[in-house]
Amino acid sequence: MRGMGKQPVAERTPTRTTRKTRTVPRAVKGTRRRDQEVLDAAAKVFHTRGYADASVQDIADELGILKGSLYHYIDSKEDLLFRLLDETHEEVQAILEEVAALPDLSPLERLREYTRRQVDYTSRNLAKMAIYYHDADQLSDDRRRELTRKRRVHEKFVTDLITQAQERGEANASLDPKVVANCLFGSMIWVYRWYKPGGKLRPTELADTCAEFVLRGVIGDTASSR
Amino acid sequence: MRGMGKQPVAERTPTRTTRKTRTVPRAVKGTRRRDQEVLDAAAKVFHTRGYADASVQDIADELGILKGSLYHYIDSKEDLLFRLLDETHEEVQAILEEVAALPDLSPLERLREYTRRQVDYTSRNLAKMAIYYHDADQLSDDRRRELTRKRRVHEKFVTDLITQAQERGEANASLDPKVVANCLFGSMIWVYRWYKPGGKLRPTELADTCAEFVLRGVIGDTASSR
Amino acid sequence: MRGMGKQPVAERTPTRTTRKTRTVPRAVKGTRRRDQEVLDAAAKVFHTRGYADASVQDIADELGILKGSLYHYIDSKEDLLFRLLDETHEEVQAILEEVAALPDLSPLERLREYTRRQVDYTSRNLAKMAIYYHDADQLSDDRRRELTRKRRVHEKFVTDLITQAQERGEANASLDPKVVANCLFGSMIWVYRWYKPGGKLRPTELADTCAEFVLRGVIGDTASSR
Amino acid sequence: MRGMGKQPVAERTPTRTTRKTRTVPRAVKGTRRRDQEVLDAAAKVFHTRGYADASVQDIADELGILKGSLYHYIDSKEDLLFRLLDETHEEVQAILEEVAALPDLSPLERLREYTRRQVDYTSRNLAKMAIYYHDADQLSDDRRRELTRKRRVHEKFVTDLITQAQERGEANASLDPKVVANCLFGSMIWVYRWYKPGGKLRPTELADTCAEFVLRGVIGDTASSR
DNA sequence: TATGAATGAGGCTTCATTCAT
DNA sequence: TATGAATGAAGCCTCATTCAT
Repeated sequence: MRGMGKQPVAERTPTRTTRKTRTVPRAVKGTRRRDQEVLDAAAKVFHTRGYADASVQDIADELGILKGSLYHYIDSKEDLLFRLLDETHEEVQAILEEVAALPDLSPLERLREYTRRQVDYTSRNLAKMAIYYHDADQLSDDRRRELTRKRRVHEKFVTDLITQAQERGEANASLDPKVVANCLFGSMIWVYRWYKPGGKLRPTELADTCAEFVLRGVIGDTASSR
Repeated sequence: MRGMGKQPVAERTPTRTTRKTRTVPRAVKGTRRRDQEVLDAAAKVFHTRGYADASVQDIADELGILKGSLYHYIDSKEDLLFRLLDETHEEVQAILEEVAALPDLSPLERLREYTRRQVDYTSRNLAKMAIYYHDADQLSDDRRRELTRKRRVHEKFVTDLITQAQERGEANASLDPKVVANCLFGSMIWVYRWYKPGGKLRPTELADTCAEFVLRGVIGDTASSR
Repeated sequence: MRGMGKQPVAERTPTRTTRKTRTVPRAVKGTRRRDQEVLDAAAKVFHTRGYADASVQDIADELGILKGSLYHYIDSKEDLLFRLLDETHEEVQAILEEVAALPDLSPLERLREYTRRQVDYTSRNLAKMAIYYHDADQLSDDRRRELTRKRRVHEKFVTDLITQAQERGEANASLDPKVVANCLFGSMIWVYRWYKPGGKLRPTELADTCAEFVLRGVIGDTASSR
Repeated sequence: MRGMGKQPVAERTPTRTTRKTRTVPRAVKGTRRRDQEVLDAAAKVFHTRGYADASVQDIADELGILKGSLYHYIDSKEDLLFRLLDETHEEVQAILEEVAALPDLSPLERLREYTRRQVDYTSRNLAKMAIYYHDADQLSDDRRRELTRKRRVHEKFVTDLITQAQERGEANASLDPKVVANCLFGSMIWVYRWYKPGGKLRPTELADTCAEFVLRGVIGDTASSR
């Protein structure tokens, strides 16, 4: 953002300068809709080409406007990435909070529910999740660090549940909870790399199977070890 | 070779056959010492910054030579990526073949061994594996397709073993083998994203735990399904 | 547009349709004013330094813009060459067609008229013709082949007229029409190599003399052959 | 020639440093032969790709040696061009001198002989002549100017003969001798652009026809002038 | 808001040339 | 002589961003 003072960022609550009709402010909804179109176009393009390889021109093309015009909606390319990742994070975070709020679940049942919902979300939001996991490290240092910090909440959430299950004797306590958590994340997240929507496999079944898989992994079994 | 102590010259006969000949693309086996240094430097840089974001300059800097000089060893930046991915694939493929050749193993035991060795390899070759899984889609179309085709062998290997285990009654047959295989891959591959070498967690333990995790996932358990 | 007075804006509707769209190569007719300036600058530079030796920087300098800005108007350096050659070919082709359409001319008279007009055109468009004859072989293979194919029309046109004149007994039939045609072309084309505009020799006289010269050559004379 | 003192140029009379057998100096002939091979390779490459587009690597490839090794025979790429052009000029000049020395020829007969021999030479030395006429302007300023000056001798030779023929009443004096000379050169030189050796058309016939053509052009004819 | 021309930095690649062995 | 690694300059092109209209 060369030679450009940090402007009052208009992202979510857009400052609008009335021009033609000074008396009739246009519905904020219109602006918000356009903003969302921009994000969606960016998600599609970043997913297809990768953030680093995608150009601002690509996104403008996707929207059917000119590159210069796009800068009415964004501050910079990285700003777009940030907003996308932020939006995704919010939604993923919401899932965690919903699951955390469910009453009367055992740690394992809560883990199953968490995995199920995350996989379901991922399989319905492939582009966004692909960017979330593939391109987050291209944020500016500050923002990247912050996002990493926010993600830790998920790690802690899962690791804690595993630990609790082990303490309750419901899971094999000989397995390192952190490693197990990462295995769980791997199975859960990897979906964005191989799932193709539109086929026979429905998001719900996929979510069930993945949850089943990781749950068995978490539980472990001394008997099975050879 | 600016600022780089002359290293013990010995290893092999330094006969180098020209690569940059207009007509001969990438022939002649026998990658020599310097070639390997170049590959290593590239692996490091691509891992750190991502292929798309890394510049040829970065790699030259890493080697302590000028950008232009690097082109003695490579045809293009993408050529470097390809060679890296190719090398990695060979090694990963070798693991599969070793495991396939082990005598007298049940499908599940073979899966455990495959996972164990892959995780072990990954945790000892983080940079290369990170590039292998993160940047392969930035190859030229032809090369990307070929690599994708080669990777399918692994999918088939794992899926077949899962199917066999299910047929033998050693694994829960109600789970879709393809989904299960991808869950396995997820846990196994994801290691490149979170494992930090040099800590307490040794590659061997990690490999054991991951293998244990995915094996339990593959086996599944009707009783456990809620 | 550094150091370049704002020129009288009028001419045409400055509607410019993007050219640099990733998908639309070089569509949309209606080269506008600035496009023509670019072509003219390129013609000047290519003529002066030769296509291979000229740099994009040279052309940008000629226009008073930055190198990068030039790419608003062109796709590549070779694209510029192509457009220049294409434009030239169109104009040269138009001459052929005009001459072919003239009614009631004998083959020889038609040849004279063709030569006269081509020489006249050449002497008034030295830069373009120099590029046309000097640098066409630096086009990409496809484009070069197409241009070569188009040029053949001229060869056939001239050779046919020569043959007709010979059949009518108006030209010495003992001379190979193809060789004669090439001699004619040589005299006619070579003008771009030696004619200096601004001197005493006017394009019209030059054209007359050249036409006279080649016509006598075509006619030949048995008596004169030693 | 960066940071390299002008060395005693060894082109024609090669300074040799005896190395192995101090007593038996190798035949100078061997060195000369190698020099000629280098020139020939350069001629081939420059003809095929054009001087500006050809690389030193191309020439080394053609010779089957490495680029670095080539610099044992040349001072620079431009040096190669110069030697080639110089050699060509010598040979072309020799033709002029031979023709000038022929006794008892009328101006027209001398012109015919000059043209005939030049065309014959051109058709047998296409590569060298193509470079001579196509790439001479890429010499360094000094050398280019000198070559241009040398070429003027030919212009004067031909123009003088034309003038003499006109004064004798053997050629149409209403045509500007300089223009006529250039027409003659055009037909004569153009051969390098269209003649394909190995076909039916033999150099001798070609030379005869071209000479016939230009002679008729030089003679002109009042009757024919419309 | 939209346009599109212009910027300027940076990226990939080529290449003539040098030089130690 | 031959090699081949290295240099350093230059060339083509892309692209995020700005800005006047």
